[in-house]
Amino acid sequence: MLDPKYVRSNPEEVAQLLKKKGFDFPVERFSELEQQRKEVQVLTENLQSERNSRSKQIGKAMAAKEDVAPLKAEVKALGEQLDAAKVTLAELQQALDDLLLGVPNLPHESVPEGETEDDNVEVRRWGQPRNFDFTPKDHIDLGEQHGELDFEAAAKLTGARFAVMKGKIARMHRALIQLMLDTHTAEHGYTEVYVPFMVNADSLYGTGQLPKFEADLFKVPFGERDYYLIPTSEVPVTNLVRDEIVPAEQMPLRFTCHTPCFRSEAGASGKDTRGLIRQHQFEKVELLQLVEPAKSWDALEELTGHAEKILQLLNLPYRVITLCGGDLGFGAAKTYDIEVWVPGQDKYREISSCSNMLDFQARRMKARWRNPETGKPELLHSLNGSGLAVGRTLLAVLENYQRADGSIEVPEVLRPYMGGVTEL
RNA sequence: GGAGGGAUGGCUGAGUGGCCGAAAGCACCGGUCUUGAAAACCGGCGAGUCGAGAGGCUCCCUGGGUUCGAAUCCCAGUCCCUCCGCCA
Repeated sequence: MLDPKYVRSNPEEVAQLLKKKGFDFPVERFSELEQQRKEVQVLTENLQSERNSRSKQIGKAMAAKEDVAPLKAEVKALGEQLDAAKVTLAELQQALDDLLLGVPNLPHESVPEGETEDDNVEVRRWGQPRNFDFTPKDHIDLGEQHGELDFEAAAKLTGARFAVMKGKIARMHRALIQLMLDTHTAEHGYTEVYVPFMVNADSLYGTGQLPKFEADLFKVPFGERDYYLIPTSEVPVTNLVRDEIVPAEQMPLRFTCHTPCFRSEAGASGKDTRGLIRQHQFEKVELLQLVEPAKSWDALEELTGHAEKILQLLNLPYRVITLCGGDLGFGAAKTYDIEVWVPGQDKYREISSCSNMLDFQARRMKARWRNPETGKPELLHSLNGSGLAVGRTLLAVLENYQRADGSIEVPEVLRPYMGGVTEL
């Protein structure tokens, strides 16, 4: 959520900045609600104050054994007025909250203008796409040839957009997870966490999936309420600091977390219907940082580098791009996507998305740290990035390391995790 | 699933209708003392919100209710703990 104070005093500026994201901020409606809210709030608080002081008078009068019946009647009438004012105030407050909860984060000034992914800006490339002296297969064909990647079986068990893996491919999938977690904990200073794969609605409000993007989630009825399958471990892990005040000496918090992720992929029916690219369920190792505000931009560069490191270890060619305003996610102020080379498609495909959310999520979830300079709790900044999406990493390894006969070399760095196996 | 206990500031914990946004301790900050530190002593110290300020308002798990007035009484719910049962 944006800072209501800031929005209140600079509604035009907010609208201007949000245009970059393709979001139309309703200045008129906001200002109108805000003005009403203020009026009613002043009225309500005055009534409240009046009632409080008169009630105290009653207490004193009773102690002095005076007749308090007329006073009581008077205050009772006051209370009825107050109740009415409270109801109106609550409605206005609710309307403002609803509006503000649906407003995306402001894009950073360094975010390029643009509406679609075509307007994203490449920042750097690493590695050279390999020259094949044969036509490279995609991972679907490779998986079928090996008999270890089975989408039809998954369709039988569940439905479209799920996968069954077996044997060495399943093991490589697991090996990738181990490599990622080990690298981030041992080399990059992250603490590994294990979290629930289902969360409550509060957590999803905190990170920004709710109230706007419920259609993208899998909902699980449970008793009187609903739980949701997590669309990314960003949700449970970031919410670890919801309603907390982190001591300065514990900052920055760095977490890495492996979980399955569940996405309904609403509205993606025509896209990437085959293969591991777009699934309802996939594994991801996430990188998460909670930092003091002054350091979040440095942290974004650093975190992106940590994700890149995995691709370097696997010797997979990639590029890093800056998302343009129109392609930027709801809560992000700036996002770097990392795209890995996919020979079967002859192009770079997203494998990681690293974002600085600034205080956008922190404000929603009241996540603060105690600033030693002021001694006061202040909102912290949250960042997250995939380090990496495991299914897509697997697919990239299979396709980039394939040989003419369809066998696949195991990248050197994975061999210790696969009992020394050198090829599939 | 059954029985009981609990939720109060950064932490521990007192508080059963008005003098309670809330005792006390710890932690923290400032000071006295000291060559320095510790100890001792003195003082300060919850959060949010409105306001230029004075100050006002809200917040004692959540939501309802009773009352002139609720941390305190009533109802519903959530979470935590203990015991029994069951269980990977």
